Amino acid sequence: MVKPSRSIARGTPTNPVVVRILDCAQTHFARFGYEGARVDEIARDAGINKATLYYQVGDKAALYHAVVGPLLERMADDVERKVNREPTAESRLRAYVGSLAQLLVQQRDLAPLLLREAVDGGEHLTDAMVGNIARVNQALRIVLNDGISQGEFRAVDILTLQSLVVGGLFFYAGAAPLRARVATLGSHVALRAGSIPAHRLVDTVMDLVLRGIVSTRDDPLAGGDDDALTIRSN
Amino acid sequence: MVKPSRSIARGTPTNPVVVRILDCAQTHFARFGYEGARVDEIARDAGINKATLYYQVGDKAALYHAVVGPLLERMADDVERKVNREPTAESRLRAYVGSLAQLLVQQRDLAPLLLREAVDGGEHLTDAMVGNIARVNQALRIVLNDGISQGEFRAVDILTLQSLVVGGLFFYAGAAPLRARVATLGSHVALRAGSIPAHRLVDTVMDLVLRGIVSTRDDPLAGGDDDALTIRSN
DNA sequence: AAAGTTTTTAACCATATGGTTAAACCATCT
DNA sequence: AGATGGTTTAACCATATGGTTAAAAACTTT
Repeated sequence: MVKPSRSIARGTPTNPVVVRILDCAQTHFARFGYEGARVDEIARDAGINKATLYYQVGDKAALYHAVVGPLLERMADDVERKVNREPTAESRLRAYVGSLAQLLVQQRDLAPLLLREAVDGGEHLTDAMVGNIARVNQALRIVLNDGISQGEFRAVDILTLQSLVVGGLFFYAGAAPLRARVATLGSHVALRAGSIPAHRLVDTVMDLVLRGIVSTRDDPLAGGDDDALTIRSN
Repeated sequence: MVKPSRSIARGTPTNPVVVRILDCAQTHFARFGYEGARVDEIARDAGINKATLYYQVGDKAALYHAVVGPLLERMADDVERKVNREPTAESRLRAYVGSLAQLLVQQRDLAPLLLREAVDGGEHLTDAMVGNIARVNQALRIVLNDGISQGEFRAVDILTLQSLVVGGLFFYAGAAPLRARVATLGSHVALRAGSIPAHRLVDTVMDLVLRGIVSTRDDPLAGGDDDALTIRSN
């Protein structure tokens, strides 16, 4: 028997054909979304026959999973690892923002892919993938809660702050296409379109957020009591 | 002659059939995106025949335009009006955040619709619609720039701050579906899913942002020199 | 080289989907 | 009532799209 291939579902695929397929698929899913991406075009871009794609990877859902799954796993691993090795709430927060920003810059497809899923409610994700998103989410929540209960941060609304940080980062990285479009309108006001300088982004975000949340003497005493995050269905 | 109908393209449609169509279309476009929305389903939900939809509104693109166009126009008008009647940079910023937040809460479809377009690069929008987005964008930029050049705000990176505020608000409102999905994972950590309390959101965001940007004595002198927003293609 | 196995491909299929048409329907006017 | 013209609808159409198949090609093993 030759390589048992049938790659997918296990760690990083080595089969060059599969690698090429996943590469192209990632681009297409990020640019056009799950519904908008065309299997035929992905195959064409990868320079192979569509049947080969189905043989090597599987159907559209499997293809999407093979693309997004590893991205999310890496994201969750990266964030957790980098956050957990930091001692203080502030350094942990910086690690969080830094690791996310770095990922978003390295993997320019991540922001569009995840912004789409955010709006779609993770419609095309498995529970395991949603779980990885939850890990990233949880990491930030823990950092903030710890920072608050230790008095290092003020008692701010966690969900709002989470949205600001995460939404801000992802929007910064993911809304580049719209900014580019706006720029074409030829308004005299120019917008920086692409090219994300990672560390500068991190510095600015951290600068803003820290000033926003770091405790000062005249702030109300922080307590870990704001943990009562309720679920209100619909 | 009877009602000349052929509604669309002019101000608010009165024809009840058209109103129902646009209502359902808005829901579908927000939930499934332009590609994901099905014209047949929109017609079915509106309780009419698909041909009626085409007769009254036009094709899928026209339908989308009829839904999104007025939303964007109202958004731009609202924001500009409320911002412009305020005197100080801080009150103008609050007016900006407040008007956006209020809109996002009143029109729950706005956040998903715009987040999708942000990632899609406004692919399905006319130049006029993109122009309205640009107005909203410009409003914030002017407020921040004015605040900076008048020394009321620190000289922070405008684009980053814009992304934080706008991305944060839209993500807060638009990522509810994903939060709902995460909540189904039954992790012991609960997430507030729906129900957006508008004024509380505004207060929290303003609280955070103001602390982040308001000038204090020991800040570097603010100057309007950071206006050099460059366009870097790609 | 022959047999066996994996991989690739052209052609094909079923269905979904955006869009159209011709006829029926309905209100208004004469 | 009949003519007129806007409105709705069932049926239809063309095409795109995800997915399959059977055979050819390529590679391994003996």
